[in-house]
Amino acid sequence: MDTRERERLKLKSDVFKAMGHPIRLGVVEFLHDREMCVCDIVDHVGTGMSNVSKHLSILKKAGIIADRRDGLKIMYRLTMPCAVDFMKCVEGVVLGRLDDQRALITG
Amino acid sequence: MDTRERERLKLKSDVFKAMGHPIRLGVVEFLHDREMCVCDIVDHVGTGMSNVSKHLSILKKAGIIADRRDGLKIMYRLTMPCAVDFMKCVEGVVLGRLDDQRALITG
DNA sequence: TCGTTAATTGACGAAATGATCAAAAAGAGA
DNA sequence: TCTCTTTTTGATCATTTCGTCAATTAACGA
Repeated sequence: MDTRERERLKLKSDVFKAMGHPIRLGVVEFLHDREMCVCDIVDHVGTGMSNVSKHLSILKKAGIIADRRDGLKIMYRLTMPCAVDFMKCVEGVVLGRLDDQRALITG
Repeated sequence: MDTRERERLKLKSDVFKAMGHPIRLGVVEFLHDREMCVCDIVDHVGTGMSNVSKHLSILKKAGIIADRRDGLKIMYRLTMPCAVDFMKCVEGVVLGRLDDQRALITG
């Protein structure tokens, strides 16, 4: 694994890292089919505006969402529709993990 | 977003989080079509054995890979083939991000 | 221009993560 | 049993991340 390969992996893993937080993943799901302002997102996730704003900037820097101004509001939208497809796959992984845990207990 | 929803998101985001590190993403790609022992993975990623072992345990706990013993060796395999499909989508995001950066410079 | 609304930024402390070293398991074979 | 090989685990420290507060920016209308 040379330097070039490591840089390539860094670029890609940043996308996963950005989605690797419950609030940020919640935002991605929330935006899957519509544009929303920061205030809507704050209402939805239920934490402080400044916290949400920082999570949004992480998603934006990763290229997962984009924004535009509309008067006083900033509207955010998903720029990565394929993320939603991948969720099905991730759900499968989560269910598999739960099965493993069940097996540990039931034997 | 109630407690139940937050727990659901936590379970899912853990999968992304596990892939959100260059070494771990490199392992996922390396295992995409074959089983490998820890020693092979160490050779491939080029860092210490104990470091690799800890990254493997994170991927395993997330349900992304699984292991089996074969004599002295522990063989790891991918349990999430859909991860490889999703890579294409992530590559698109990375390229989009690079375009944005280029636009910043060229104006 | 002033006040209001919407959002971002900076500073800070607590908590989590990552790399490295040494020590410990766990199986294979003499 | 003793030793070698392969891998995991524990301790430690530096770095990063996360959430909260206060301050700031930006646009709108009166």
